[in-house]
Amino acid sequence: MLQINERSLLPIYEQIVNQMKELIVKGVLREGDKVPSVRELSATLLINPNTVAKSYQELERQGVIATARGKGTFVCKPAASPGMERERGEQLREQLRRLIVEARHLGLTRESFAALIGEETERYWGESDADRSELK
Amino acid sequence: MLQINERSLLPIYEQIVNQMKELIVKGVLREGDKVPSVRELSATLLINPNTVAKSYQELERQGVIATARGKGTFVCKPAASPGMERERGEQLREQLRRLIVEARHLGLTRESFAALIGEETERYWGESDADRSELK
DNA sequence: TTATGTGTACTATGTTAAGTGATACACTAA
DNA sequence: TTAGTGTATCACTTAACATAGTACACATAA
Repeated sequence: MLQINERSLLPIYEQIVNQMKELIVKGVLREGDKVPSVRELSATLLINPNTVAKSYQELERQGVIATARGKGTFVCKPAASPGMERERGEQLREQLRRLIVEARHLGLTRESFAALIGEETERYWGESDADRSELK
Repeated sequence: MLQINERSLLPIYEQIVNQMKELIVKGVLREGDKVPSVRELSATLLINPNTVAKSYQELERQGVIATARGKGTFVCKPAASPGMERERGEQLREQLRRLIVEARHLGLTRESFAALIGEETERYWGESDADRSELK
C-alpha cells in the first residue's frame, strides 16, 4: 500500500503523509475507511512506531484523517478548517510559482507547460474512482 | 534585491537559489549580468559568506550562473546540460503531482485550479521584460 | 472482569544536515 | 603590490530525524 524510499531526501514521515493523501485523491482510500494501525504499519514498513505516529498526527492536523483512541484511525470527509484553508492556499500559490520558475529555467515554452499541466490534471481529476485493488 | 526569511522552513541557501532564479525569470537579472560577490551579499544579508558560496555553487551546478575566480559571478545563458534536463524534468512532474494532490485536498474544483494556473502563468510568462528598478 | 488492540506520551540516544566562525589559498585586474 | 574575486578546509553548535524502550488511556470482545 505504501512504499518508503530510504534514499529519498524527504523524511519518512513526510513520505507517508504525501502517499496517504495521494491514495485518498485517487480514491483508493475513501471517507470512513480505516487506515492501518500505528503498530501494524510500522511493522509492515519496518520503521519505528513513533515515525508512523508522527505521520498520523500531521495528517490529523491537516484534517485528512481522524483518530479515536482504542478504535483506530479513519479517513475524514474533506473538510479543512477555515483558518487552515487560507494558510495552505497561500502555500499552494507559492508552490505553483516555484514550479513555473523551474519550468522556465528548463526552457519549457508556455505551450508545453500547459500541455504538462493538462496531462497530469487529467490523471488526478479525470478518473475520480480508481480501482481499489491496491487495498490488498 | 534579495530577502531572507529567518523563520522560513527553507534553508537560507535555498531561499537565495530560489529568489535568484525568480529574478532571472522576471528579467530583473539578465544574461551576462554580474551578481553580488560572495562577501558583498553576505554583508548585505547579514549571513555567513559560506552560506552565500553554497548558494552560488548550487546555482552553478544547475547552470544558472557561472563563476570566474578573481572576476566574479555572472548570469548564464539558459542552457541546461542534457543530462540535467531529464532529471529535473522528472522532478518538475513530481512537484506538479504533489501540487494537484494538495489542490484537491483543499477542495479546489478542476475549474478553480485551472484559473489559478492561468493567473500565475500570466505573471511569469506574460510580461517577459519587467522593469529593472529592483536593481537599485 | 480480563485480554487485546488501539492511539498517545515521555525520555534517551545516535545520526545527519544546516549554519556559523575563522583561516587560508588561488586567481584577476588596476 | 594591492585589493577584490571565488574556493577550500577546518571545528563547532544547533536542530531535525529516526530509533528504542516504556508506560498510560481508551474501546472492544471474550
